[in-house]
Amino acid sequence: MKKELPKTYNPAEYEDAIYKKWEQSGFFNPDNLNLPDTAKSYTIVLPPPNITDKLHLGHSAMLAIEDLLIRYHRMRGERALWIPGTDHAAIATQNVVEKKLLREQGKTRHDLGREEFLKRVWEFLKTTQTMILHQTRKMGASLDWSRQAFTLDEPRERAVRKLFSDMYHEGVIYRGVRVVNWCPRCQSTLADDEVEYKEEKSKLYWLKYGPFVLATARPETKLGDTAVAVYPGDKRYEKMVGKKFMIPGVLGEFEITVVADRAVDPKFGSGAIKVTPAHDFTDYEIAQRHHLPVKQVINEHGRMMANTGKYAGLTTKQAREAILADMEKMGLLDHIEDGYLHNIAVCYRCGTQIEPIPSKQWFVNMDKKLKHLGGKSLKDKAIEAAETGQIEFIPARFKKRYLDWMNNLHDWCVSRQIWFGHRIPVYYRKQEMTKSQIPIFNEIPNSKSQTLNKGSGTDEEIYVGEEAPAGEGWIQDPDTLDTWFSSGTWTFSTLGWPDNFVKGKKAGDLDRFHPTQVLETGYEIITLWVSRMIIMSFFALNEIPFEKVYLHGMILDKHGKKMSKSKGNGIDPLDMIDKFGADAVRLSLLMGNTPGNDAKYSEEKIASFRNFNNKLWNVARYIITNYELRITNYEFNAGELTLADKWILEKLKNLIKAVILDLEKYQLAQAGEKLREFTWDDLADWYLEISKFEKNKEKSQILNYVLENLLKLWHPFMPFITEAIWQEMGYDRMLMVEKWPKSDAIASFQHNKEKFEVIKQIIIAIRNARAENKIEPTRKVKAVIYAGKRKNLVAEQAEPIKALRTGIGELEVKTDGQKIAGAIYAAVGEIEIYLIGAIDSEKEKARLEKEIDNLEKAIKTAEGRLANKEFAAKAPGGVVKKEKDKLKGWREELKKFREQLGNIK
RNA sequence: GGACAAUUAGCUCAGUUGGUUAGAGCGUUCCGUUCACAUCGGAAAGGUCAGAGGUUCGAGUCCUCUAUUGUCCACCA
Repeated sequence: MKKELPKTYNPAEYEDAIYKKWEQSGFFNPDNLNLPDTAKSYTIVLPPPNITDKLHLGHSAMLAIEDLLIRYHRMRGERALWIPGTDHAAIATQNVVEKKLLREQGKTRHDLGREEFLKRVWEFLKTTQTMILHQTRKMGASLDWSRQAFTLDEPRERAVRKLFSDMYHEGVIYRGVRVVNWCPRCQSTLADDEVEYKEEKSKLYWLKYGPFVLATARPETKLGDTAVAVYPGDKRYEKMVGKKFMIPGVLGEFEITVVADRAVDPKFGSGAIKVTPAHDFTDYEIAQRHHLPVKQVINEHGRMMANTGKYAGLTTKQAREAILADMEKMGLLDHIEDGYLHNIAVCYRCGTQIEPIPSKQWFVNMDKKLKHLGGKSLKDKAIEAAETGQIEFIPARFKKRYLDWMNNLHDWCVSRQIWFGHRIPVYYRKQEMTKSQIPIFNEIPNSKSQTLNKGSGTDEEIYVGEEAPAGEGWIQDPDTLDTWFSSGTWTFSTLGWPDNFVKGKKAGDLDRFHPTQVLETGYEIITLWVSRMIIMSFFALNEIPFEKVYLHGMILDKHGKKMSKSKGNGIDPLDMIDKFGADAVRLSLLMGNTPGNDAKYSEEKIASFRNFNNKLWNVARYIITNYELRITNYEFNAGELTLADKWILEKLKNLIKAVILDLEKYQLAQAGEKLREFTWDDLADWYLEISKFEKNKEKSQILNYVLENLLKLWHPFMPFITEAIWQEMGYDRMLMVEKWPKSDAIASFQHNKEKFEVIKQIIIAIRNARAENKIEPTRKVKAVIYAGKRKNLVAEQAEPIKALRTGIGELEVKTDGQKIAGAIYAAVGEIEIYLIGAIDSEKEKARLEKEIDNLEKAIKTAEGRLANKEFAAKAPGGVVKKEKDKLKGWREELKKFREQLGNIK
């Protein structure tokens, strides 16, 4: 069957139809692959993109990499499952919608109320979600849409409620009082990861503080001071440690205790610091260690509280000024230092300065020893998993980052004072919930963790469970959960946990697909997400969530800057797909990109892969339009094969082996590089050119065979164009579910491969000599080759040598003979080549001199190496022999070049 | 302050247990459209592998230090 194809590949003509065909086939779902029970599973859960915005090129890279892995494993006959989904991204989404609301209607979320506001959020996320799913399909991602999930849909809500409840009842989740990062604008606590630091120059105030003089940047917190801390053994203060002092202040005298604590830097300031446990993290820790009272003076709106007398109601900034003025009057201010450089903590969303304040929050205890984990804590298990290599990081260096973080892990605050997210499954009775849920503490009794019914003097009942409790008067906790709490369940909640987990036994999808094989994600998310999935999976299933963590780098713009909307340097994947096709976009993201390293990106890069796509298209076009297709049973008669046939088959055999090896090692770009080289250099530039004049009855078979295998090997990288060509070849079945090539299926022609390389070298040498001598391409030249022991080979291959752009008219091949004066000379090892009657003496002289120069340099290096006695004595025999052979060959070549140069002079 | 990376051709990057004259793409220069493809073909130029030491018969590759750039973590009262 022969047919016509356009000269250039037009992606738009094929992509949507092909994706539809794939999707309708049902093969994205491994249950439809008709695999034997013994088939291995290969599962990836897609890191769910935030529904705050449409996808950018970073997401495209993620999709390209994961789809490559999934398609490869699917073709290898594995139960390949890739689960799609999106992430509700609690705070981020709420913020986006709030900002939009404020901009468009001038309203805050409080104006609308919780229910109405959440309605708006859901409306918003429907549109972005639709966009994201569309973009994902356009990339060609072979995700199993029948298992699509959302981190805030009903099944995930059940999983989250169950997990929270189980954790609570096992004592892993507790309600505690903590100084938390509080954003007065967002009215929410922030996780440590959500806090950013900004350098700022401010004033440092030196206060007269009873018997001390000490420095502070925040004098207003003095109202909450309960201690002074010094470094243990500091001679200046040794005698005061353990004593109590009355300190004069703007509201009269107050009592402090002097404690010794190693958190103090004796070299900073006066070596003594005031301790404000309620409004500073270090101070809170000091207070814990020394059982100091905690006195809150700043509330959740960043204003001074009722217990601050005349300052009550002022913002911290106003209070600072008022207090400073009063201190000045009272003579309590020693002096002020200007230009003090320090970091201030700000909210990552809105940039507002963080106020550390004490608050009741829900925490996950990382150190609690658990019976079902064999007496180990979640932290123990998470550390062990990486240390023993149960979970492997690619690249390996990220293991260290993960472990550093894990080892320093403190309890995880999971409650958030926002509306959008998983509502905490905790119910209270007989307590009036304050609007803000931030209790006002004057004196907080000191206990590391406390449950509400005993801790702070309230008398409420508390209920934690998957469903709301029966009975009257229960009110659900108004807070929601940290978004990572739900995304932490991603590997198992998407596989049917908890329904598929009965009496400690996995069933259904959970049994078949968990643990997953690889988590592919960005390195910036290791601590936020990867670590939490590991923790959650151990708690829920006592097993790892994935075997490997493959970390990709960031996609930067061509100047090396992070792409962002505000900078306007972002590239929209859909625009690029429209312009160059999805395959070109995928390839440009896969190639020249190694795990863990950032990659600069430019449109020119995509264009070059679009060009490559077209090259592949034309290779196929040539074969399809010139040869018989639809060969069902390949049988090569070795006796009929030419040298070039054997060469390309051997190349293909090696290629299959190498690509598999690279892919197994997750060296995706390297596999792609080898494929590109084979396609463009070996197949298009050499074999196809030869096939134009070398006609034997095996050609049609071999060309088809090579093309088919090549399409299979390329398919995971460029699914659309390969499937399109496959269709054009006339196959009804889909390439997507074809069997992956086996190198064993091809007989070895190693010996012939080397022979062909010699012919290639001869051709290249002739082309070079012609170009350097400026011989017009159309001019035919006579060539004489003294081929030594290669005489028969060269004589047999006269046709390729003449036809492949060497411009050889007449070719004479001998074993050896006289030097030919006045001819252009070239050499390949011992083989001498003369081009007669076209010499440009000057140019030829320059060319020979250059060759001689190169050879002399190489010979010098090799001689030096061999002259070293240690080298001969210590290097492996093979290396020494190789070196000697090389040297010998170069010397022979050099000799001939020199003689030839002499002939010209 | 701590950690981790990067530094290889004009640009973007490969280079897997140390072993040919260190590679590719883009760009550049010269030549070429009867050719499947000008989104193409042929040829070429271009690198003291950031710097300094060290280990080794042998270092782009291993070790130490330095410089520059980037990222992450911690944190300053």
